Amino acid sequence: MDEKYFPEAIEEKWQALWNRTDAFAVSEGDPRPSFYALEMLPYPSGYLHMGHVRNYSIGDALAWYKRLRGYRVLHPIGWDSFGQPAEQAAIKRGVNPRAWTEENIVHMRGQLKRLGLSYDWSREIAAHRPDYYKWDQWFFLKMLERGLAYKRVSPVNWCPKESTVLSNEQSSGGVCWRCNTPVEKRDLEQWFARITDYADQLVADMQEIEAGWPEKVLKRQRDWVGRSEGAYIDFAVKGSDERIRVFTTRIDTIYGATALVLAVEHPVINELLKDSPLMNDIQKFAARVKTERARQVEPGAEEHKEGMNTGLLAINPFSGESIPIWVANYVLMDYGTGAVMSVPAHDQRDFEFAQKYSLPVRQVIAPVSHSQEPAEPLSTHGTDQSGEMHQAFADYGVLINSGEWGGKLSAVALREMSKRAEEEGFGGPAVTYRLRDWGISRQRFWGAPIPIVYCKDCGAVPVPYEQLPVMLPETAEFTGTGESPLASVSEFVHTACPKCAGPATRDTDTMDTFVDSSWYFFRYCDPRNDEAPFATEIVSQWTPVDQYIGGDSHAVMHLIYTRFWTKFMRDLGLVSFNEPVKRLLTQGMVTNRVEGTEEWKAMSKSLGNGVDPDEMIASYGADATRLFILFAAPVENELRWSESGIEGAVRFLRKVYTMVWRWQPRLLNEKAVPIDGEELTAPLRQLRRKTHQTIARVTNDFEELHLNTSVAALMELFNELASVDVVPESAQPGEVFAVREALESLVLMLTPLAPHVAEEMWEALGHEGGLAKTGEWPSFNAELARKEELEIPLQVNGKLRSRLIVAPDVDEETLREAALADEKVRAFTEGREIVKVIVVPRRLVNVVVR
RNA sequence: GCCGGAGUGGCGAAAUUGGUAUACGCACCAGACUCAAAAUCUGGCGAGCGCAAGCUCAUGUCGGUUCGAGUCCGACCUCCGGCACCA
Repeated sequence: MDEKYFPEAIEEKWQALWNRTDAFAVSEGDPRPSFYALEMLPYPSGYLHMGHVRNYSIGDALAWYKRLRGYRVLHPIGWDSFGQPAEQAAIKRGVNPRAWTEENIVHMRGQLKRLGLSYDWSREIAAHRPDYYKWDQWFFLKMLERGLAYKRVSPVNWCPKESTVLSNEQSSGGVCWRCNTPVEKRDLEQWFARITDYADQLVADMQEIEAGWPEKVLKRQRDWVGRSEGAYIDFAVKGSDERIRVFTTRIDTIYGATALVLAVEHPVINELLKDSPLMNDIQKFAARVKTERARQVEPGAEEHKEGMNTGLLAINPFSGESIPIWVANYVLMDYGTGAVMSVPAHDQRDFEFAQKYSLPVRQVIAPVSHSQEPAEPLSTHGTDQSGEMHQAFADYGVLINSGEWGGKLSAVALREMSKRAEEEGFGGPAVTYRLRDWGISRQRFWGAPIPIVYCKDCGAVPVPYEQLPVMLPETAEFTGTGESPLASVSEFVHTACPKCAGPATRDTDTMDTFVDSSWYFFRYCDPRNDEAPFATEIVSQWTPVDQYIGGDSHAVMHLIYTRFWTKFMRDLGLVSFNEPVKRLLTQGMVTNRVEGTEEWKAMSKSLGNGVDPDEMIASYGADATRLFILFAAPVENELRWSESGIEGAVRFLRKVYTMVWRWQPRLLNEKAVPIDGEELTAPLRQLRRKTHQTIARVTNDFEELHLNTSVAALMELFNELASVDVVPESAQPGEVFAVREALESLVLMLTPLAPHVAEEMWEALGHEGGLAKTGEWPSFNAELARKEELEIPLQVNGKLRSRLIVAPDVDEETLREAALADEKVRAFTEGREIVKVIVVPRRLVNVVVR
């Protein structure tokens, strides 16, 4: 051990040792209880950023903590190495995506190692390697077998900047998840994964993970799935055998329906109007609506409602009334049934539409007063003084103008009217979802090829399992036109039909990279398996993941796909649980001021506000960088980067290091002799107390991942230690004992936060074998942690007036008497009536006077 | 518009869940060491009044519950996120 703290030398030394000894490798044979600590795997963009550093520092602290607590900890890392940036680099700079990716991985692996993260590197995986994407293809074929993968033409989200298709999740908010470009709609034939089959489970199974997942993530997923209970109702079309089914959540308002409105794509239009003179106009209208939808629309842009009367009439099955059938732009084909009953009085959209086209507005729900007063007049709920409605009344209430249903409450009518529809055979209760199927085809080179072959005789033929993987060619022509570059690689495209051996062509699309990341953490458990994606008996020893850590930007992308994928794998018999992740932590962003503005934004190259982790490591060391990033804010908060704070972390480590150095000769030369507490002076008894209190506090903080307060607690312990007036040269044996206990506990608890310097100090204190293999988390003695005396605040009328030092076991009555006898208290109670005295044992006394 | 989350010193933040508000750190101020500076160490650091002991006021605002509220309840203000014609 050097006299001075040189992080560079210490970190190099221990990283080399960890590497050489595979210090963090784990195996299934290990009899200790298992713990799976997982962080979201990085995309190999080329450079680690501070967001990664934060993510991995949190995960590493947890992994170390659990390891020291006696768990066999699976803590793996890999690369989400398929995806857009590699291909953009190919288009822009003509580089080979594979070479580019591999180089980036080499560089970033070096950065991770310089941070000293405790990964089991033998399990490293990369999505772009054939031994990985083979299993993406395998899963695709399994989905196909089970009817969970299918192909269809549909309007898809298209990012014009990246020339690529996006899933609904990737274009949430109407913009591309990568580049924020507003998305367009395009008709394209592509493969879908039937995530909607699992919509119900994605909501219902949330109760299994409620305790461990942040509510905001669950809420976003719940909203995204958009489960909605209501009813189907079939409206007969007058003069035809056709019936048009609508979905409504407000069947109680059906007597107020004054039109039936169809989406422009609704198939019944062609059926019913093929001979109508209006058909031409309606087709033109439909085409215009579609173009408008395809146009880039800024989110929040004003929507205008437009429609056309078809001249047809529909019959309301409840009232028997005939109402006009319209087509309109505000009805969407891909939600519900693509047809709605329009109830202007009780739905704002219908109201606006009715206003524009002068459709009748008929009120059928009256507000219910909560008092005994008669129902409130509607004027407070949507009409002005003239009785004219100016907005819809969308609340529940009591039915009026609704035939035999009049007088019933909405809640009752909703139930009974659905039931009636079912009995009469024109509908019934129904549940719909906002969630749509997951479009997984991408017109991209740098992804897992979709294992399908098209034969003019046999149609779309799945590639047989034994022919997997369908290998990605070395390279292709990157034009950036939007067509898959694979289509230009003729030796890839042309193949033999697996069924008839005739000439055939391959599907030239690749899979969304979110397929790769949906199951990668199962592969870590069994990373070299070439028979299957993983062996169930191995995976079951580690999964579900105990703690997953990553940003919340994936709340409705990765985190919903991986839940779906797990359920699919469960149905395949590969795993035996519903949910892949027990506890999820969404850590806050690391932001930095954008040059020349007041804005704090996530660090990024394009904004020029990035901070290079390598520079931080070079200036302050990996330990200080990690310690600072964990100390600066609670893990889930945004962390506004400031370089000045990191100096504090270095100072702290240096002080601890120097203290170890000063005590080292004395501690090495003397055996640890347990001593009786009575032999110690008060300050040293206080030091032991602080040591044990700190162990209790820090242990609890680690369990809750309150890492910032655990650092604060360690600093307090150090301050206590530094304030003890004992020098190594002249310390008595009892004093050496108390100092040793404090110092060793401090070093052990510092290990997850600053592992290199902790190892160095541990070794200096005479321990062999290294913390990585032999370290044990300190345990605390509640007896020693208990205070010898308590400071009891004394209040008069709830205001602090004095303090009292008492023994911890003092009884209530003594406390009460002592409080009342206190001079300062008496100054406030003198001459006043004491109404009562509140005594909270060990806490406080409050004297209430009048 | 709808749905979430959050407002505590100059700053990042603590507060055992209703019991001494501001722990820990950063920044700042003063002192020691130094020819000097850096580093380091010591002390100070919510606001107001006071020579002082101390008093008063402070956790976005206003009310409420309670012996006691940063914490619970009600209304409002501000900021940040999410969704956006979903029937």
